[in-house]
Amino acid sequence: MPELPEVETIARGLAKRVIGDVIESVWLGSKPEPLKSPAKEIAKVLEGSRIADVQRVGKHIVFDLDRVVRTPPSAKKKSSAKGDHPEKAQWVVHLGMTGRMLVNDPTDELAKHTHLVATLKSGRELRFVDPRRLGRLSVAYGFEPGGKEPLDVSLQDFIPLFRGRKTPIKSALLNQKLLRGVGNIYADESLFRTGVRPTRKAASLKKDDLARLHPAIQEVLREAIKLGGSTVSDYVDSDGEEGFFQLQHRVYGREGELCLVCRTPIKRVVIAGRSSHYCPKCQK
DNA sequence: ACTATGTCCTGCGAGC
DNA sequence: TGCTCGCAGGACATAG
Repeated sequence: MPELPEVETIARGLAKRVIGDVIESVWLGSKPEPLKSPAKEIAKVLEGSRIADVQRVGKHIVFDLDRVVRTPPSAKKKSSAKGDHPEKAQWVVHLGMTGRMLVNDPTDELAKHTHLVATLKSGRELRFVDPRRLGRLSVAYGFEPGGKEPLDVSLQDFIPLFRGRKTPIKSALLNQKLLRGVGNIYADESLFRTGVRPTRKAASLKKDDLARLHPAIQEVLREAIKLGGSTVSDYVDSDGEEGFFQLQHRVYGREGELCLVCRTPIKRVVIAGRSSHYCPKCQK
């Protein structure tokens, strides 16, 4: 579901409401799929931790946690024991297609497919809900997923990402090891604004194509963030609010409808198993 | 090292 | 009304 603008919107909303709060207890559901780290470790690291920051990294939500690791009294006299010491840890959340991270009042009804509830000192709850269970929860100590941040990458660093790649440019844009955060909607929208067909081999794009693609991606992502992301079927932010960028989509989800520039019907093809939309006249 | 394909899940709407 | 089918914002494992 969520791509960079949606995750950014969620992370900003969460930051406003939970920074400084302390996770008092964690409830984990019985379904193991959403857990990338062992359940015991997630519960252990989260419980008692203070949320120092919430940030988006690619499509991940990263909670920076400050926690005090307590050494059991029995171990204190041993020479190897360090005693109580602060530790930096991160709670990393990937929402997959249908994941939601919500701030709730404890009296709010528990949604179906709730896999985690973190009770906060303030009395509120952080809830992770994910019907398809393609999302993932983990803890890390220095999270670094690789790939370049699309909003930060310079043109100089952007151009070589596609050198020698025979895969369609659409697939390359979805490859999180190259750029982290671009997904199906924003790949299609960026390529439309660039005038490049999604089926073109990545390596076939000339320097001037890439010099247009680079700002097009950033423009689309920035505009989408401004509008709170795209709600196609069920995306909502941490307050349960929908986004509005879907009203600005020029090709995504518009198969058979007329191109807003040239009135040619928008085409849909499947690339790497994903629906891809383009204008056959505007995109070469 | 790169690339194409299948798989993980549930829910929804279209079509019959 | 009820059924089946295809499709969905993502990422990985696997095989070539």
